[in-house]
Amino acid sequence: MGKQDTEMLKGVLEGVVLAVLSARPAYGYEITADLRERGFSDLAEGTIYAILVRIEQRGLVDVEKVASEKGPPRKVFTLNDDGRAQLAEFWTTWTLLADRLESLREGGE
Amino acid sequence: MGKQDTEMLKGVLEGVVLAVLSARPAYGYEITADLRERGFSDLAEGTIYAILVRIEQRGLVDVEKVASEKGPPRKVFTLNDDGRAQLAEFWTTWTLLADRLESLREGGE
DNA sequence: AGCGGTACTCAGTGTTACTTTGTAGCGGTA
DNA sequence: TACCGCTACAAAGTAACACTGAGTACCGCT
Repeated sequence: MGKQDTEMLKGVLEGVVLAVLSARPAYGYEITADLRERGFSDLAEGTIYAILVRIEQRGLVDVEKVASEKGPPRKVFTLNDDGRAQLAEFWTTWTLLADRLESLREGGE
Repeated sequence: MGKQDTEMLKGVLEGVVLAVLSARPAYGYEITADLRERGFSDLAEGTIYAILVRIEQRGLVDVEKVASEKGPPRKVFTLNDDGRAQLAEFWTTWTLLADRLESLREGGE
């Protein structure tokens, strides 16, 4: 995929991660695998971890360390109230943009 | 508007400009005003000019200088074949992303 | 012991949109 | 004439973000 794809993800990926976490708590490696299955195939692992650090620092998630049978302990992230508010705002912004683009495509004069 | 909006425009704005030019040839100032009416209200003028420079250097548009009654001569941009191809690719990428987001929103497991 | 898979971390890079500032011509007004 | 506002373009510097690549570490299996 070209870099056009990559650039289009900016400002979107964070919302995507929040959306995944709204369904259930999860840890970084799991989220990466999940999103790759959902079509974000070229997603870099480091990218997800960077986002998780960011949303943790902004207090949008609660964090818990859970031992794993295979590999180092997992950092399990759970969406909190602030995170849910942020997610709602994300969907609002996204919808607005999508609507504007759609009307542009239809040659709306 | 917050910066969330701004970040989401990355990778999209260029396609938006191409879409405007696909309807008719236009110059920078005109495009800015047009997009502001279409809901991209906080769009900075300098941003559009930067994009126009970029797509001109990539050979996606033909350029013509036209005298204006008010102000300096206008640089009128016309979408060429390469530009139309790029626009088509943009819509493909956008649709793919929009579909993935939509399925995420619906809690697609 | 070595290998592959799991799981996280971090420094550095490139692209992009925004901000700010500057240049310049034109019409209108006092 | 002098000034102002609008049109029109240009360029330098900044911030945010996703990617790259490398590294650390733990486990089970052969």
